Amino acid sequence: MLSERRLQVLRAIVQDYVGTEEPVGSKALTERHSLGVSPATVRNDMAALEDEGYIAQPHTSAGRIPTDKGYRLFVDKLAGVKPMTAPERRAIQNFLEGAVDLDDVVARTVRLLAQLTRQVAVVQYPSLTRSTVRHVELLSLAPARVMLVLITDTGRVEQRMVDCPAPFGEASLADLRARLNSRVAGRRFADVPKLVEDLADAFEHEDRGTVSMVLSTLLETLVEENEERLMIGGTANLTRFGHDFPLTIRPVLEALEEQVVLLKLLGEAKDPGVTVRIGHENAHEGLNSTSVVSVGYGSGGEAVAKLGVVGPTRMDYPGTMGAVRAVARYVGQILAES
Amino acid sequence: MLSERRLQVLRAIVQDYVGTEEPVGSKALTERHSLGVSPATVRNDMAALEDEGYIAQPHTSAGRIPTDKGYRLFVDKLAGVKPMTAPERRAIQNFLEGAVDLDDVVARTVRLLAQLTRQVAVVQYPSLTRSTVRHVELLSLAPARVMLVLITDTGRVEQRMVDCPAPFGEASLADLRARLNSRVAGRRFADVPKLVEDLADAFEHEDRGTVSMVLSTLLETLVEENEERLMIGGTANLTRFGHDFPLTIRPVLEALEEQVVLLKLLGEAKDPGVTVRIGHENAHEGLNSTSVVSVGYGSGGEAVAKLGVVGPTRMDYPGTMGAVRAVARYVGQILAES
DNA sequence: CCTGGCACTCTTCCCATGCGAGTGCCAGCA
DNA sequence: TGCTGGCACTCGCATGGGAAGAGTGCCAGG
Repeated sequence: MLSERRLQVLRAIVQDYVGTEEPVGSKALTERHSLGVSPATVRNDMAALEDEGYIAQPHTSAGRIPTDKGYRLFVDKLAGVKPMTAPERRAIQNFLEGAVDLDDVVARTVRLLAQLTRQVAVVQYPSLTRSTVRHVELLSLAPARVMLVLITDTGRVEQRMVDCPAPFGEASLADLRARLNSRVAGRRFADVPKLVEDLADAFEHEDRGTVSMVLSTLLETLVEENEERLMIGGTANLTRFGHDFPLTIRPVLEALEEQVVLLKLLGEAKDPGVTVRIGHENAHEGLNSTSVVSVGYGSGGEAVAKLGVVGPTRMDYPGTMGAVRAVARYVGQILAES
Repeated sequence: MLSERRLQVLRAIVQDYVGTEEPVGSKALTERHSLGVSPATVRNDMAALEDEGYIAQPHTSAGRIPTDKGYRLFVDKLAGVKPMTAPERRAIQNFLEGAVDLDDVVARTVRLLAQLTRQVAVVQYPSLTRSTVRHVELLSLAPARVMLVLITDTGRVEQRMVDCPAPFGEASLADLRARLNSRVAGRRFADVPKLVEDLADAFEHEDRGTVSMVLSTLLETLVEENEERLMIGGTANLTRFGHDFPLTIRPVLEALEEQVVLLKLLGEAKDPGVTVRIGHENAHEGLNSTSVVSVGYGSGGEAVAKLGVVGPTRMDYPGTMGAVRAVARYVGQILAES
């Protein structure tokens, strides 16, 4: 077990390294932090920390930098979440309140997160599968063509075209619309399949084909995985990454373009609070030198989607976690109001 | 006026520089292109081209590289548009045909463009202002709450919430829906304001407040500028830019995040064909070392939006222009079919 | 267990040097 | 008049040798 002072040394190393971006030596440490011991003692502690794998030195005669394991310990034990200041909170709220629709909420959230953390922000659209149905609308665009519009409680709208096997009268359409809504409005998406399974039985024989086609389109829309969209912003912040650009930045940009990768990344975080994945803890290779700070957000008590930031492992974890948490909280509020 | 051979020399310089990314000298030129003259002669030509401002040398004793003006001449006079090969065209078509909705069409187009050109792709969503109304739907979500859904001929769907000043019955709603659609369905957005201006007169006095509120929301939706959305992809290709990364790439990433900037950029291109803006021809400073190749696309004969790529001024113009043109053409087809 | 001191190891910076690529100019030739 | 070969010249860039500096590890003493 590491002594209290050694933990303090580790904390100091992380803080200094995050600040200066340069390997930190024993002398500098004692000067900038009042540890009450001499550099020599710190050196011993550092040697111990290195043996345990918490820090490493890039070259023999350079200072130390934290390893992924070191950051992990720092995040878990040595640092809390730095709360936003009151003015910051007000700014967040003001900025988000100006949004006019869901797209705008997400866009603003991305900008905000990127600005606050000076990192790359990723915001997932509220997921369909975890939200509830507000309304289902059916429009007859042609005798045998129906448009299905699905509206969710988070304000999201999905539409699909349905080509009917037979002409479908306005009366039948109104009937179906009414029956459909009375069954599914306000219900969770997950429950919809069961709620509508016998709906076709209520219709005349010649309409059943169309009805079941509409229903299956609806179910398709509900499960469609590609609807797990997300928005990214602040990629310009990647340029602050390091000095050896091409190699560092390229795989990250590539990973960010793969929405699948990002969704998996966000999805992995099961924790109810803020989740931090550091360096190699990220499954995707391109993100091995980055950390991902993410958290769920939602309109009610429950999380309907995730948001987070991607940055260098050398990041200000307490501050970033605070910003991410605060933004998630306010986005949730905004969604609940609208 | 430049002699024929000098133009050939310029063309050769551009081609070689684009290929090798290195300043090209007189000897290399005569070896790789059969100009039929000696290096010394080429040197004279180069001196002349430099005097005219078409090429420049980074340092005194290095080869020449084309200037923006040189690229401009190359694009305008010396090179055509390189058509896609048949297999390439098939690949484009296949890839785009798999799209399920508008979002997917745009997303696929971005990926495709980025892959084909190995540059950053930008695709604007079909603009509202230039398209026509397919259908307007009104849903009563609560006694005094109406949702307005607007569906365009390009498959785009916009929705807005309307809080009514007074409760609004289902009958009135159906009436308004019918009247509204009979007037605006199939019409161009630009014409809508005039078509609906006296619509409120047809209603009972107590409903007029709500009707005019619905109408003004509709008009707002039509003009709302922020709806000129766009999608970006292939930013990882920026890493192929040059060797002096941070300085080059940063402003570009920043510019790409500013949707306003990009929209302006695409909007400036008035040409019916492929437009190329080279280096300093771009108003935005961050894009002074990039070229933008863009073109309009649309479902019918008319362009409803733009798409294009952003890359280094040192790019394969004929190939890029060919790819951009081909993709625009096929996207237009896909939109027309759906 | 902490501290000061000391020798050692690397990296980095700087400068001088040499090389090579490419140019500009000139005199000769068609 | 325009092309060609030759030649001297200019620079940028890579190479190598110090010298400096930062930081470490270890040891003996408090």
